[in-house]
Amino acid sequence: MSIKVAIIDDHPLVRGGINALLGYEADIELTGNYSNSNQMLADFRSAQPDVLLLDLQMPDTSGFELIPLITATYPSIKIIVLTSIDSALIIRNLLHAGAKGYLLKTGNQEHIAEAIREVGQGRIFLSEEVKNLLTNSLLHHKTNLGFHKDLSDRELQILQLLFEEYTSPEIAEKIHLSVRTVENYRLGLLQKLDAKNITGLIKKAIMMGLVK
Amino acid sequence: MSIKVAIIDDHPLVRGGINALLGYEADIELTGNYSNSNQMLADFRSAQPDVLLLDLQMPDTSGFELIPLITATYPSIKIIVLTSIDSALIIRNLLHAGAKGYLLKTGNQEHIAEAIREVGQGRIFLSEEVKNLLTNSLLHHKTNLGFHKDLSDRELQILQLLFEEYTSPEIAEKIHLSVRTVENYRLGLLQKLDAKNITGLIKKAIMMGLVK
DNA sequence: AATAAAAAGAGTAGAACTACTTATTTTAAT
DNA sequence: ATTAAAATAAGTAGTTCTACTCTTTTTATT
Repeated sequence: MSIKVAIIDDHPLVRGGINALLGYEADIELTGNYSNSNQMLADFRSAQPDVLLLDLQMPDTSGFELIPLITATYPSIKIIVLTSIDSALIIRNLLHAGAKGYLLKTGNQEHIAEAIREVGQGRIFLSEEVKNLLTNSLLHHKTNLGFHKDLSDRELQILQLLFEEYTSPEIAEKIHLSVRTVENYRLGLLQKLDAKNITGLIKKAIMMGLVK
Repeated sequence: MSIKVAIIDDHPLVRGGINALLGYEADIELTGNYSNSNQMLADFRSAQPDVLLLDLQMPDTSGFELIPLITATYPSIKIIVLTSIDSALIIRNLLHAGAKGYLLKTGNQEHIAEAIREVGQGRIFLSEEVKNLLTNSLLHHKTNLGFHKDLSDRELQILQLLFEEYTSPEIAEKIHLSVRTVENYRLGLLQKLDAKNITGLIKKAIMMGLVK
């Protein structure tokens, strides 16, 4: 009985590459190939894959939102995150959110099949690079509270507008709040995402796929 | 006589996807497969490809710097940019810098072979999506000076430090300049990259691969 | 019904950023 | 040798952001 694998990534080339890589594996069957989350969710009930290879950065939805959504509906599915984001913080958050594996697109791809088999059997799989990243981060930041709190809808909305280069007064006018309130949200975002200033906020928001 | 093609991209999956796609094309020969610019430059003299498929965002070098570098040494090589950046401004700058083709990773990949043949014969190839992007941007921004001036070393240095979340006073202290001078550079960067504020500056710097 | 979290708002104060203009010195290019 | 560009510095003025503390109202959750 072969393992059913689906992939979601907005780059056709990456999907093609995966296809080519897994074509030789007799015990792995590629049952789904999606470029966006709607497509995938519509097809999921019938396809029922065992393992999902998930890209984090996609135009419509971010993998961050997708993981809780998918695991809530299909608790038995195993998600392997396949992305180029190499932040220890983000990796930890994703594993916490329910991901069973993490592979870097920039790394060696020979272990994809191995990763699929491992998580298919209920284990966690991290590539060597990822393991190193995590251990290094543990060594360097002793007190690492880590896991970022979820952002509320309002916070996400304001983050998005900040990302679109609006100033606090502009945002206040746009969404009918007082400037002080917007500033408060802004400061809260700096704290929650552990950023020093707006620059750090934007960088993290991009990395975490919180903005479009 | 077949067209010799090389590809540089830091994602093995993308390289694999290209390989798979071009395997069926009898008149196209993949002669090089590089994950970073040093590797490529070392191999170029002997490999002598006709066409280079170039990813813009790579960890060590950015495609922006690479294009002038390559065309200066190998003027006959045709560069096709293959990336997910869909900014009209950036596309225009790259064509101006000497790129002969532009394809979006998020777009339909059926035309890669066609693009290679077209630029191989000295023509310019833009995918449909890219053409639409460019015409739309022409329609919307009437006075679009566009082409970004190159940044000086000092400007790049300060941009990098801004990206690393230093404030102007901190930068001034770090590189022994007056705060006012750093502020002047900062304002100049906003103008040159046509950004409204630091947020826009960071976004463009990332997109254009000006920071690490 | 009680507790917690989210949403909205505000005071004070200072730091940092943006805008526009001008000027000097050094370095590179025709 | 002349011109142009880059690097450096600064004035004035106004706007925006950051920091810390606090309050009220609404919405969920147990």
